[in-house]
Amino acid sequence: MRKNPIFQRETLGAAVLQVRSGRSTSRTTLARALGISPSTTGLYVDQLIADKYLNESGLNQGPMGRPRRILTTQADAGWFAGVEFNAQRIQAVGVDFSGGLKMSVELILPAEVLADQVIKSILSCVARLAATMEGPLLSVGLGVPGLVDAQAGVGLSYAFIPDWQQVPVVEKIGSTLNVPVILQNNLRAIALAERWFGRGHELNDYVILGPRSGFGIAMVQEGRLIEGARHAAGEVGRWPWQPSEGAESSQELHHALSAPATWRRLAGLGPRAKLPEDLRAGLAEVAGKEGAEWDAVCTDFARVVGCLQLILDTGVFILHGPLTVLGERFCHAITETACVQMPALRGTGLKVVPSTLGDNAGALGAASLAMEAWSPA
Amino acid sequence: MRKNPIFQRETLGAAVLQVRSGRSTSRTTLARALGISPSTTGLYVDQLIADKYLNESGLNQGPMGRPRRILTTQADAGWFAGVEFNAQRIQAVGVDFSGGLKMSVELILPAEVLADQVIKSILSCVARLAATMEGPLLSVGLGVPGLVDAQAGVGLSYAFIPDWQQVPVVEKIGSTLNVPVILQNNLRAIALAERWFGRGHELNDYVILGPRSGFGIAMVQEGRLIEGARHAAGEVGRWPWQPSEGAESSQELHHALSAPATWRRLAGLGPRAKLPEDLRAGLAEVAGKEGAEWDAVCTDFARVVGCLQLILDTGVFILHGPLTVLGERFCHAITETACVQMPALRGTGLKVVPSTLGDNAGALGAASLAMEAWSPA
DNA sequence: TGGGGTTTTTTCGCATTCGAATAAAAAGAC
DNA sequence: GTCTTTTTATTCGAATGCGAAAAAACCCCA
Repeated sequence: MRKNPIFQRETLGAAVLQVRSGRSTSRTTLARALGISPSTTGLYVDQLIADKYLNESGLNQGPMGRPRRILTTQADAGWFAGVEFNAQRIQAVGVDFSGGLKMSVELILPAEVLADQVIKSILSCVARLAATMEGPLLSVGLGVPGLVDAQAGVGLSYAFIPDWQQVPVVEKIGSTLNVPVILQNNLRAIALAERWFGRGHELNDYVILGPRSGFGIAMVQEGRLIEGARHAAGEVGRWPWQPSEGAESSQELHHALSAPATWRRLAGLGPRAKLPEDLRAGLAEVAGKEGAEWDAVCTDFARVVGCLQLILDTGVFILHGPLTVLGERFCHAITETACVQMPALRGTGLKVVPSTLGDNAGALGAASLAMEAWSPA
Repeated sequence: MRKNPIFQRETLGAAVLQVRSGRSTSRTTLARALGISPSTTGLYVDQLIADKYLNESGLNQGPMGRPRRILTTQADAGWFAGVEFNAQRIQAVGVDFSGGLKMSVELILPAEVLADQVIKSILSCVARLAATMEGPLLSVGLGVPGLVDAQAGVGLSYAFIPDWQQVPVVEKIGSTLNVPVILQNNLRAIALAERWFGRGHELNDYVILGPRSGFGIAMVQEGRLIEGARHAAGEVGRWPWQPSEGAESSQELHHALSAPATWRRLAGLGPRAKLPEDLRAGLAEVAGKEGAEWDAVCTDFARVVGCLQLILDTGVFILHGPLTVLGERFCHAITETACVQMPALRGTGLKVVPSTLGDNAGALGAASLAMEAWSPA
């Protein structure tokens, strides 16, 4: 072996990612995935094993030939924090080095919370995780609502926290915790969660549908998030929109298709009807409905999805947020309606599916950010 | 100097691209752009100069310090062919090694042409170019209509040439010419043309609007073309659409906004009105119009552009095709109307501009493909 | 039980690439 | 003019990463 080889941090990080994701389980497959030679890969793996980031866990016999020496990540090598918030609450998760979800924390924010308070609360959430998680904290991912400059590490704006303007989040959090902090818009973080914890496993192209208080989407093309020149890609909610039922005055899409609006429409209530305590529960009640309201809502969703499919050609749309309680039936209805209404969609493999991740998808996505950004010291 | 260094072809190619585009003009800037060390860059440049691909053309004195030794591409090192076609005609251009347009050729195809005939005609166009261009042909780029699998080098389908199905174009052309052949959808090729020959110079994010016989778009995000999982991204023309004037039955977008449809609407004629011999001339006549028809057309375009801006957040939309004769005024009207009708667009930097490239944009784009793909033997 | 076949892993020499220092080239200060 | 400052280019030793070949590990089949 070489005496004191100095390795490229990025390559070490990429190797760990490959192993953690399960895409590469042996030195040879890892070499192919990373695009470096088998000999070099061997050295890198040796180093990572020596540093207790990876270990060998048995053999994997292929149909023939020498069996692969299975590489796995060492779960106790440290942990990642993933934090997501909006104006109501903070959600945080602790994930071990193998990518296993170990702990989950929620914190309700007071009404009319301000930016500084949010930052403090985030730190206290991470501290709560740290009390239980074993090993050192390796990095923190943050899913931030509103406009985010991921590269600069700055939260640009968010409608529901008035002074959330140009907040240097990475600096504020990072200087306290002394670990790398990675920022991303929370919906785009969810897209990463889907890749690590959900259905996006084998997918390189998909769209996250995020109808919540508004309606945003996150797009993944060839494995990369689409951010937009000004970090504002995916603002479908602001499309002009005329709901398919009744020729009301035209408005913006989120007035018709946000989670609350969808509930009101499905429940047959007016646009000012009071929301139930628990929106998910309310939605669950109307999930089995049929009739004109149901059809109208499906038609509207189908129109959005169809239009997106025609532009982006991604094929898979993953529904997130409260509306997932409407279940497969809802998603299936959208897919069907879209193909009926827009013949051009036939044969495009269009498919809408509900996410299998729960309410903490955003936090999981943030943890994914942390994992993807980490590389050994 | 080292005796016989073996260089990476890709890196050599990337270096030439940098120099040709004018983004890197000296060894040091080139080193930064390529992400390799200055010393290695020096060796690469020496090699490229020795092989007559680059040369040094004088000095460039910065505000201080040793002046840069300006690197330029050797125009006569060879040439690239760019070919684009549709069911009506083939356009081909010859571009020298410095990216200068040297020659242009057009060939009208007979009605109801078949795939084999097209391939033959493409070869004859290239032969015509070869007769005049100096130096060896280095590679050929092809802008193909319809669905294209760029990686596989196969034309998948095209509505207006019946037997254009699964045509292994790269194989057919490449085996005859014995140079690399690169395929791409013709509208996406135009996006590259814009980068090399037009307004896309400094842009990393933009959208090409291509209203012709249909309505397609090509998208560039962070310098990369968006292809879609099934090579079908950008099919905006198949959006369901209700033109803003008159509540006609709803139809698809290209029925309202293709180049012919736009002319008919601007000229105040019905959807079956006979087209003029020369559509561009016809459009030029109505370019100065005002009134309800003009406003309606602008509103429709504004709706499309606005929706696209909200999803993609690219900022710049470049109008291509016959409608460019409507000029700045048309584009400006679209921009204005969009911002008025969709308040969310304020501050997004939305801008629609007509392309400065002419009718051979597609062929130029194909030549760009050829240039981008080339690397020394 | 031993040999051929197949795939993974490691060994080992070589050379491409890097880093740091050095040289080169010019502007501006004095 | 000479010296400092600044930026670019080159030199040169060191070492990271590669390729080819060897070794290892396992299957199958006589």
